Amino acid sequence: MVGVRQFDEDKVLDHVMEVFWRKGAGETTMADLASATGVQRGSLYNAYGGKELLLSKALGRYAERWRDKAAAALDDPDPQTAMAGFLGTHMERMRDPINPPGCLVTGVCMEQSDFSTPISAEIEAQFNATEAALKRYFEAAQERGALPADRDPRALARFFVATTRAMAVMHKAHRGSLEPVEDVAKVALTVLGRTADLSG
Amino acid sequence: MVGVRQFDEDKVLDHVMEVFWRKGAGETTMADLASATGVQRGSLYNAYGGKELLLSKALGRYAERWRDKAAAALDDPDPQTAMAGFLGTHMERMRDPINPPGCLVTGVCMEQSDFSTPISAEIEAQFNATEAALKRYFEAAQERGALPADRDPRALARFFVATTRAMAVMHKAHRGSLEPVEDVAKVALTVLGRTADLSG
DNA sequence: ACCATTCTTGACAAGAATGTCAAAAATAAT
DNA sequence: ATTATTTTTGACATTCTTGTCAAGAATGGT
Repeated sequence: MVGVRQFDEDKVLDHVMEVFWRKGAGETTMADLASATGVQRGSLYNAYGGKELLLSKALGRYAERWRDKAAAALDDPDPQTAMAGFLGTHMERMRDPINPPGCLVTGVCMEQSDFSTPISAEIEAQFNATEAALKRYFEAAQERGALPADRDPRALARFFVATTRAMAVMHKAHRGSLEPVEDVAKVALTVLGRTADLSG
Repeated sequence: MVGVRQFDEDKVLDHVMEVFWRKGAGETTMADLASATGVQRGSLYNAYGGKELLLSKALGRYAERWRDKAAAALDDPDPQTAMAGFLGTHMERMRDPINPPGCLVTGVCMEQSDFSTPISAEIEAQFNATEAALKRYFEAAQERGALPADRDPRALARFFVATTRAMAVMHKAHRGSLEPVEDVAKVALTVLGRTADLSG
């Protein structure tokens, strides 16, 4: 490298992610990102190319940040425990006051009106990946006998994906309060039988 | 009236609602509204005062449009049937290809970053009204013996409110497809016991 | 010490959106 | 028909945002 970048790309992306998350993608301007990161507008254009690409990177970073923890929850053989852990991952994110209310991906998803953009594709890919992972889990659980054969693995997968989205909306709608979100998670877990517990 | 309004306020509001719904409140400009309604920008300012008030009116109209049907579903004494009807109201809205995917209120809610605006208050009021109605329903059902005493009426109410939001997100995320939304509703109803049916 | 390369900075032009206003048009009441 | 009142229209100034660029600063290699 000859002329070397003056800022820490990881830290910049964290700030960028935070702003998109808190203000929404549409309302966020390059000036917002510049002042949040301390990097001049021109430098952001030079380094990333613009808002669209910046948002794309932020979405990737957001996913990567919780993917592993959510996946770890699916190691538990008991569906109820696994789903409690899965939803718990999202609870954990919402409990941390550093994070804005809601969910970046859900927020951006609801803002989209043109489904033909790279952003829209990225969102859809993230949703599908989670749904597929849950579906595989439920299918395996059925083979193992841990889940009744008459349950629909895909429908259950969709339901729990949807539940995380619902929790995000509730979190935002209730301005960051956790009790309503906990209620939703608690009741949602009862679809697998009636002894739900969200530890944490 | 002396100088008389040249446009049908109801039709204009319908168009306004549709644009906010489809494009999102943030992305919608007065120019968009002008071209969608056929009313000039200046006239819209004169008649409504601006985007904020226009959005407020659109939210009111949106709520009023499905409030009665949703309330009617709560006349059924059987919780499972009542909730199937309640969620069915939202399915009905999504099934109508005239309507944009998602849900206006949920969309606007997810766009908010400042919780001190009239819009934010209106959203919260709508959420709370629905939650309260469902809570009253479940409490009455318990007294009637139609719902086990160990269920939490408020948590159930929140869960079903959240489920409608989840359905809206899924509808949008899947670009208007209905199957994923139906799966979510179907599974959600099993929290009340396992014989869900969404007629419609 | 110098050079080539890359990043940074501040400024610029172009375009979009907002909110306002005066003049023109339209209408009900007299 | 005239008048008083309201809406409609097109234009305007203002502000915000974007994207680009040339000049300056910084750095690793020679």
